Amino acid sequence: MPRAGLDTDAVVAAAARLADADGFESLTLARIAAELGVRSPSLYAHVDGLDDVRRRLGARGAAELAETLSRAVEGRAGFDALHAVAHAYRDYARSHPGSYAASQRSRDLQDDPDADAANRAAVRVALAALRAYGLEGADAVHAVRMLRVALHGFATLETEGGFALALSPDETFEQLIELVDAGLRRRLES
Amino acid sequence: MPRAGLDTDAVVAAAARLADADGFESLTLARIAAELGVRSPSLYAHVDGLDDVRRRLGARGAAELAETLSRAVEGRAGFDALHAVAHAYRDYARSHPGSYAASQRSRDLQDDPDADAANRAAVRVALAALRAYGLEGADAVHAVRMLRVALHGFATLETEGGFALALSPDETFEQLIELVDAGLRRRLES
DNA sequence: TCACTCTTCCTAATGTGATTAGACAATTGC
DNA sequence: GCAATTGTCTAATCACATTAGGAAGAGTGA
Repeated sequence: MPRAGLDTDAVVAAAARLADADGFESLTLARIAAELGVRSPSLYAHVDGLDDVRRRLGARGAAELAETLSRAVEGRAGFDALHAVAHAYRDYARSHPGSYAASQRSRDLQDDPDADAANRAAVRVALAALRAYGLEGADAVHAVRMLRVALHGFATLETEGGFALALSPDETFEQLIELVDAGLRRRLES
Repeated sequence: MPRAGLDTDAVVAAAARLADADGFESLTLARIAAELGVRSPSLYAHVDGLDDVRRRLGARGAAELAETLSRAVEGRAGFDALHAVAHAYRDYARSHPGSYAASQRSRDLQDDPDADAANRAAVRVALAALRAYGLEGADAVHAVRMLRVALHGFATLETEGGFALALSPDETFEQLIELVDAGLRRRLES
């Protein structure tokens, strides 16, 4: 019985590979175990069942996303920062669809301190990216929410095949960024 | 063996009740059968398995949503129409979360003619609602996409518990509608 | 090196749910 | 009333999650 040398991270990393390749919904302990060359019950030495894997995958995805956004916004401000954050968000969701889907399952993640920290970091980055729009207090939070709504809406529709093919999603995305920019700028100018 | 008097619609209606009450993901044939007072295999006389139920539920949800949007926009134009469509969309997603989730599973629905027709109807309604913004050709379609992105993003985040509680989602939603309005109006005025 | 302990992995078993096959009763059409 | 059809059932299989309990690898201290 040679040991496989697994640990929790290896299990979650395998889960991420499978979820990103085949979709979050097709993630099963049986498939993770097969990917790692062990039997399903062996995974219970490292994780606490499928729900735990999903939670850890979501927290990992949220942390990766926050880190990606943080790097994207470094040294930028105003429309430039908004544009960079938006593209970083979309790129993460496209390149890691399973991890992204897991990171957005708020109900599963609501008591996870790692996911919490990552989400707070992401909000901080978004606030920073929007700083030049001069929003204060509650309005700044509403603005972050609206940005998140736009990016999450676009990412899920794109990832899950919601756009009919005829028209370029790239162009829609650029227009979406400009729409958010114009919408946030409105008050600044009025 | 008294007959239960089921048909396809009764099965899908039961599925809608369960999905709207307990979430799309918790929908199982076993639970639908229990709800209807029969054993799971009996459902196969009316539907073609769980995937078929999900598809039918999605098509039904898409049709209900399109109908709701259509009624909301009747007799309205400009911001008034946008506002009405947005609220109708949000209300449908909140009051029928399971049906709404099913209606947005594009992969499952892509070959379903009923869902197709409903989605085309919804696009037609959205184009009508935005007519006053004076968008032509591809830009009109991009605008419909952006509106859908905003509404779908908001609906999923709200429905799945994505908003931290501190700040009113209602206010975020009103600001979102105004942001879309301002973003679409921009070109009109420039 | 050896014994002890902890950990990791295994097999076996249980439970839930989807699905298929085949029996049989209720209904329908004549 | 009778035959055909239809709706429902039981029994069985399969996939997956999960638990229980056993055995072997790996580290530790003598």
